[in-house]
Amino acid sequence: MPELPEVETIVRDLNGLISGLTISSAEVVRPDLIGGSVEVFQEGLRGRRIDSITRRAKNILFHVGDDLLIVNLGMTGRLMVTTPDEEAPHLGVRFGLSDGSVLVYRDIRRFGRLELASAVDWGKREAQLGFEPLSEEFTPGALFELASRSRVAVKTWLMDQKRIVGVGNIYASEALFRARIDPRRPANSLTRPDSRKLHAGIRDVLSSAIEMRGTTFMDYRDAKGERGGFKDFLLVYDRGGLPCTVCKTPIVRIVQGGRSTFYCPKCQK
DNA sequence: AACGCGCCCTGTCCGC
DNA sequence: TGCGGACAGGGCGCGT
Repeated sequence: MPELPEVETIVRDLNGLISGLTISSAEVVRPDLIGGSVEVFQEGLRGRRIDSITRRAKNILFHVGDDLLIVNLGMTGRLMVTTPDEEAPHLGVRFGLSDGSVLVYRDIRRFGRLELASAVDWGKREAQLGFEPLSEEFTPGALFELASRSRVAVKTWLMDQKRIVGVGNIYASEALFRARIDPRRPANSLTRPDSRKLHAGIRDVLSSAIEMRGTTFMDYRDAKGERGGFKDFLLVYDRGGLPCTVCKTPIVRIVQGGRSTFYCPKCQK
């Protein structure tokens, strides 16, 4: 469900809403959502102050002293600030906060994960993650070097979090359309000009989507329960059979690695 | 090591 | 109306 723009939107909201508050209680309703011991999770979070909330890849990081509460939303996870009496279908975890508000984690499919980890443990996992696509270190040259080492189809390659993080199924198709690159091409077939275009395509689509507070199809909501507005700006995703916005050729849907890919057969080479 | 696949789970939609 | 199958924004663990 949520890719970088959706997670970034939630993180920015949460910082304004609850950073500086203390967690008065952590109640796990669905134990299968918790990485590690549920006991340790609940006890370890009680009384901890939320110093700040940041994002790394598609993970939401609550900094509580030297530890981190790591939340990955999976496909249908939602993290929202509500009031104690508000209904919360598919409730997974409920955090009571020091100002009387409640932070709820809800998840229909329960592919999400919440975990309390030490900074050291998180550091080890963090090292396995690739470039933040909006960071200074992520350059067209870096993209070219990485791509040259893989023969996987470039669309599937883009979604691998070990190389570049934050790009999921929607924005992979969208970035490749903006770069005019055929999603079926092996990653190592990209030329330096291709890499430059793809680098720009990734950055453009992610930053535009952040400005619109993400893409909502069904389940995604921000920390206040609001929908994202980028769906109306998607150029290929979920537009199979509809005319390409550039050349009117019908957009094609294919399956790669078990996931839908959308592209324009005329514009993308 | 890199890669492809199945699987985790619930809900919705579409065709018969 | 009811039912079976396909599909949905992610990520892990398996076998090759």
